[in-house]
Amino acid sequence: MERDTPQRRAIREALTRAGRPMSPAEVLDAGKALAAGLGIATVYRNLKLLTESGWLCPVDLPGETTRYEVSGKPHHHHFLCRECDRAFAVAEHCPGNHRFSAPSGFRVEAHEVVLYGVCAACAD
Amino acid sequence: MERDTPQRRAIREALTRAGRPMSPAEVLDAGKALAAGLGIATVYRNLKLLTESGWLCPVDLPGETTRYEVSGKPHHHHFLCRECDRAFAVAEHCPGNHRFSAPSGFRVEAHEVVLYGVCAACAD
DNA sequence: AGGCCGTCGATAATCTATTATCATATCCCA
DNA sequence: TGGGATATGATAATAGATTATCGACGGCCT
Repeated sequence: MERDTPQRRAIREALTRAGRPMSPAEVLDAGKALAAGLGIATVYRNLKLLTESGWLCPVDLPGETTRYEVSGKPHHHHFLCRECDRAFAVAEHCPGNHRFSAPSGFRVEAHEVVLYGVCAACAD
Repeated sequence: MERDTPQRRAIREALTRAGRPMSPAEVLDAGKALAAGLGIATVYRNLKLLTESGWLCPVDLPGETTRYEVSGKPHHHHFLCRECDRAFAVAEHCPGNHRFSAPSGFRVEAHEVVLYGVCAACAD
């Protein structure tokens, strides 16, 4: 059975507070503030468990290591800041699945949009 | 100075014929048919050289190793077949850069669209 | 044709991300 | 509260992709 540990709680809390996709290293950093001594192995273990349980969702961006975000959000895309390398969820203005077409014979089943630029915190 | 070798010719020919982004392993396979004994190190060396010279363009797709495609194409996106794991260039119907918006304070400078599905060859 | 030096192939080395190991600590039910 | 199954942290091991090494080969200028 699954236990309630300070480490697991810290990892969930870190991801919830951030409200954006985080890499294992980011989770470790943020989690350390909530559970001293937190180790990277524990982070990976719990990211895996939480993903399998459906609480987390993996987010792959081109050329980036897999990030994780809390599940349950409606359809959205992601924004990657070129300055701080943080990813953000972007819900606004999705052109919609049907707007993307491919050559005849190709069946489009899903799409992914990644925006690149500078986030609000880095833009000043 | 840069020499004209059968291997280098084979690698360029393979990428040109394919007309789609290829991974180093794919280039190796296709290149072997054009230059017997072609080695993976040579493929990496030439992909690097051809990229630096501008003849090739790296294509990163989420969770995939970097692919390379011949430069010079107009703005386009990519399609990844879930069956054969091949990538294709898709020029049709780009919603346009301005159609993607982000939260206030975020500056969008570029975007990437990846379509997932089944390609024509796998769809029968 | 000669010879320099870029290039090749095989493979060892490297690098980064992730997982396995294992002794120790601790959560939680009885 | 006792105790066993589960979790943790440090670190070794693994995995996959890419780069470095090195002796041999061979384009290409003279």
